[in-house]
Amino acid sequence: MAYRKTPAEIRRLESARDHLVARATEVVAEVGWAQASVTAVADAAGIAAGSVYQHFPSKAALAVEVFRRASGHEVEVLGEVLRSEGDPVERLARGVETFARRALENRGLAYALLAAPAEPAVGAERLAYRLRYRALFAETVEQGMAAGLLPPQDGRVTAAALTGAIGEVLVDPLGTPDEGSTEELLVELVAMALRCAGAEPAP
Amino acid sequence: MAYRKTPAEIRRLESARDHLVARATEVVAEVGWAQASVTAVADAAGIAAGSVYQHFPSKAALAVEVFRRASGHEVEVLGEVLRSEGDPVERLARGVETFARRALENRGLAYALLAAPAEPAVGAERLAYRLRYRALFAETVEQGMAAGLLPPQDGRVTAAALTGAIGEVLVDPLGTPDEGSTEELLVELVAMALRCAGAEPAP
DNA sequence: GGAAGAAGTGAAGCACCATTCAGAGCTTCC
DNA sequence: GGAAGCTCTGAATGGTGCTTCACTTCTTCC
Repeated sequence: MAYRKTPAEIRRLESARDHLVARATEVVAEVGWAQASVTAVADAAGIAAGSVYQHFPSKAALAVEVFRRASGHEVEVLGEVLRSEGDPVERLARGVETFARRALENRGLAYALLAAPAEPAVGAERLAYRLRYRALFAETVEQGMAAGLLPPQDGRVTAAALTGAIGEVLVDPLGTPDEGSTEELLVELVAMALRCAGAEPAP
Repeated sequence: MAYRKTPAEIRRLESARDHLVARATEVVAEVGWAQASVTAVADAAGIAAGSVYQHFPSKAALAVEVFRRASGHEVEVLGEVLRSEGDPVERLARGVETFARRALENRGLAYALLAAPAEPAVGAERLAYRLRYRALFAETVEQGMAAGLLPPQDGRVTAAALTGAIGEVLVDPLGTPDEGSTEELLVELVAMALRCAGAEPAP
């Protein structure tokens, strides 16, 4: 036994991996999955192409990790907002707004996560995460019905619709990515989501 | 001049091309864009791989033709229903139901057209067709507002939401493709769409 | 210092497909 | 019949990009 990883060395490797994932995420957000070749990603991270395979068994595994890290964070944030205090309708409004605002702040990443063409492994992951978004929305809609704030409906259908609707509006927000109109878009989006769930319009 | 295409020959070539597009559409609906290689498509059409290039300059051109033919038909049908007689809310309801019913009848094709990973050329085409769906819905929503049947809103946001919502619900209709629940799903979907546009609930 | 062993390199290997092309087989029309 | 010109074929070609691997560089520990 003449070599054993020292704690510092382990940390160095972990941070190298994190760095790789972070840079890969940037590349994907900028140029999309299709253009994010192993070479391009390795270059961005400042390592050789072969070194990627020190951290991941395949390109697909790296892609999945990139997707999971980014999407996992979004699910977490959405879950927190939807489960915070306030009545279900208020929480739904805040959830939609938060989700949309975050997506608009990093449009490239949002597009990559929600809609951009991707390899099958990422596609499968995307489906799984969309189901998690749906489940969160469905839960809140059900609570709204239980509280008598929303009319009878299939919460799962409404939740799927909200997920799809938000994605569609964000992915191509009315053609021009006009900076000034972001706030208006958010207002319209939240209003649409509340109507979609059947909330009473504000007096 | 010792050879000139006879009308019958021209017809034969055209029908060979149609046949190729039709079979390619089936292949895409069954296995998706990624698996629809030139060889697979040519095999399905009963011709050699090289013969595909008698009809199309590239695989991408064939893919685009497949997409256009299928989507064009859907846009046409949706447009007809949305512009038929009746008040805007009724037409919206019929439009959503028709669109959804047709998609559910050929789920594989619907998935390919609406959501499946595809090469860039098809992706661009998809975006264009989604914008056409949106435009049709937006037009009807505007009419509903003008008629005082729908509350003030940005019709383009609502239209985008409807397109996304329907796509999302159809692409993964609540996990299980349960045959029996199709009608219920359609009812829920139409109800959701009407709420989304802000139509008064039926008394 | 030096042996043992890991991480890092990047050019070569390899698989996968779209695309080409030289030749075979048809169709047209004199 | 036969020349001219087309369609069709399918194996060979070529490009792209993931993955491997022999080698170099770095780290650990006696």
